[in-house]
Amino acid sequence: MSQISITLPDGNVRKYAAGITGMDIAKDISTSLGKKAISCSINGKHCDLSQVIQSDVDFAIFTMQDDVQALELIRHDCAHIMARAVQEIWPDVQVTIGPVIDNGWYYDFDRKDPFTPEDLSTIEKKMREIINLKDSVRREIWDRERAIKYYKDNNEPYKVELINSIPGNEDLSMYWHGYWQDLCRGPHLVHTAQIPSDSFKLMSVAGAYWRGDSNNTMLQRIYGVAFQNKNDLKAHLTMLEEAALRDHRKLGREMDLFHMQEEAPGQIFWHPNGWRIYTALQDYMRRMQDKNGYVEVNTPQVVDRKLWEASGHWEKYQENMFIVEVDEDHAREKAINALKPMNCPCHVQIFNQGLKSYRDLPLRMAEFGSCNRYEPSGALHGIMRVRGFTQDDGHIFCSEEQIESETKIYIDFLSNVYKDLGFDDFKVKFSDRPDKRSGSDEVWDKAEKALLSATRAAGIEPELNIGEGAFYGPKLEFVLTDAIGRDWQCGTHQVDFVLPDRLDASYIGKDGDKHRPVMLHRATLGSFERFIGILIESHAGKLPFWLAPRQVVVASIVSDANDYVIKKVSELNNLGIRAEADIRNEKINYKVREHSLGKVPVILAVGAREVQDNTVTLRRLGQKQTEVKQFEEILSKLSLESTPPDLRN
RNA sequence: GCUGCCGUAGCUCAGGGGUAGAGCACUCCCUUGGUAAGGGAGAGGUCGGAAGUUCGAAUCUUCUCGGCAGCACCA
Repeated sequence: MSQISITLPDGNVRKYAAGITGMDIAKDISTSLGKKAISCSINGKHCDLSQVIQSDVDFAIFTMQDDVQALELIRHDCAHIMARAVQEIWPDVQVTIGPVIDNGWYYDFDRKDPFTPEDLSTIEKKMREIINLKDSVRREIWDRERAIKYYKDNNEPYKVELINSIPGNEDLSMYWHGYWQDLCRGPHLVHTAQIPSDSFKLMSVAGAYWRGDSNNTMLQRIYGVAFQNKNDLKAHLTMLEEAALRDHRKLGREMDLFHMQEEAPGQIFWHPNGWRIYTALQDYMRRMQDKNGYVEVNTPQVVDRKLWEASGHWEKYQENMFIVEVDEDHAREKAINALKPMNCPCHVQIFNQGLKSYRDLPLRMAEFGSCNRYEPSGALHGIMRVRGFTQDDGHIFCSEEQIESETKIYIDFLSNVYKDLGFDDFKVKFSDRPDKRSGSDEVWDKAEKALLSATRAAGIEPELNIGEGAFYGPKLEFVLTDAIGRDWQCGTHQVDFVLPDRLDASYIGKDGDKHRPVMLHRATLGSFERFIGILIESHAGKLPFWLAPRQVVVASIVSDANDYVIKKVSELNNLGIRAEADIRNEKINYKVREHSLGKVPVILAVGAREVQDNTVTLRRLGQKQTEVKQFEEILSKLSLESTPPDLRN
């Protein structure tokens, strides 16, 4: 038998007979390592310890101390154990897939009756029993026919379908957890008891379509979370509880920012406090766009179907549009209009007024465009996903040669805005052609290439998002995260060769001929509504001073100070500071508590002494200590703080 | 849109086939009090909506609207 060299991470080389397994090596290194080992790496690939090694390799052993590998295995094995538990309790349930996800795993089942919360505890209990059996995990390679026959015999049609969709004639790996087995790539733990039985929890059940396709059966998905130890699980659950406190829907109510009601699902009633945030943000964006060479426009809400037919929206986007039929007495036919779901076709109409020259390009056109989209009911989510919203929309009409420089300029612009708003880090995704699209493949090739290379030129390597582009062009998505880690697309930048063509936009080039401009669709915040939702959650309601709806409350301690309070509030207001008086007949403790809960960043308390000395006692949100200051000093200080970031210095 | 769960006073929530209950908020009175709830009194829901079962429904059934989680869809 031939000798092979096993190179360990520290550079040591050990010689073994070919055909040795990872576990053999672990045990050979030390008995304790043999016990602690959970998996290994063979030439950088994460493998089972049972993996047989036939040639020289780089090799490493993983234990529970290796976070990345340990968590992956724990979660993956949990998925299998859960599926086994479910089938032990309900033998007629069919299993499908069960991957590892952030913090845990899920497994999709086909079962007639819904899983109840009580079922989840039953399953958890059964899982612990299985873990305690300390069943070893075994890997077997099966050929396709055997696997298909096995699953057919066991009445598992989903698995058969899965196998049939695995390309090529590659062999399939089967993993056995005791007597129970599942088709799986692996790797897995050595035995079930390596899962810490007190560090996982089944979280929820929800419907999920088989293979993610809404034409397919809806399965039942059980989500679980799992960690290396009890404390990590506890920390995760605590984090979730704290995240719930930052939910913009909860804070929106508590801070009296907005409300929504049945009569207008997916639309927002902005209260005075919320509208202050909105307008402060809009004022900021308007200044930023002005400074960056945009011209601001405004376009109609209700537009005849003819324009939507021309733009392609009628064909590709109709199910998302609010259709308005107008049946006027004298009209020969019913007029069919739609509320605009996007601003782009209207912007082209403005571009098309009068002849444009290459000298007019790039033309950066912006609109705080109010849009309405009939979003599926299940998609609505607080103010983050609504049916009526306003985009900080813009379209850059330019030549093909200008795509790259305009993209670069825009990415810089967006980065500055995000930075000003406290988001230094954001994800960038590149979405290419969707199935449902306008324009030829040739045009799409050109658009995708242009956008991607421009993005790279701006120093960004985006994540790829296959098939997620808009129907008229590929897009760059700038993604921010909410309190519980859900991703939301906010900014976007899209290259479009299709719409200018469909709507016959043109400019006269240097050569005197007509040319098609390219349109770059771009939105920075995305929608004010969604962005404000993200802002609220990321700050837990404690918005930066310049965005806080109520920046200052001046509160009297004794009623003799009321006149002074009112006078000071008006002096603050005169400097543009959003200040309110609280001269209610309540104790200062009560007022402090209430305005603290209301997330007011500064409370100025005024009693007899302050009136006497023309001072105020300042208390900042979240701080216990107070400081007595001359009012003039406070005035200039707060005036500075209330200055938006683009107006400082 | 799909699956599941939920819908009781402004808010958070209890109750549950015989015509609703708590805390906070609100109103009034007393209190003028120094930095996260001072005290007292009072008013306020017909239980998301519709239909049905029943002598009787907020409580059971069906439909419908809305919300939540996930899926699908997407700023």
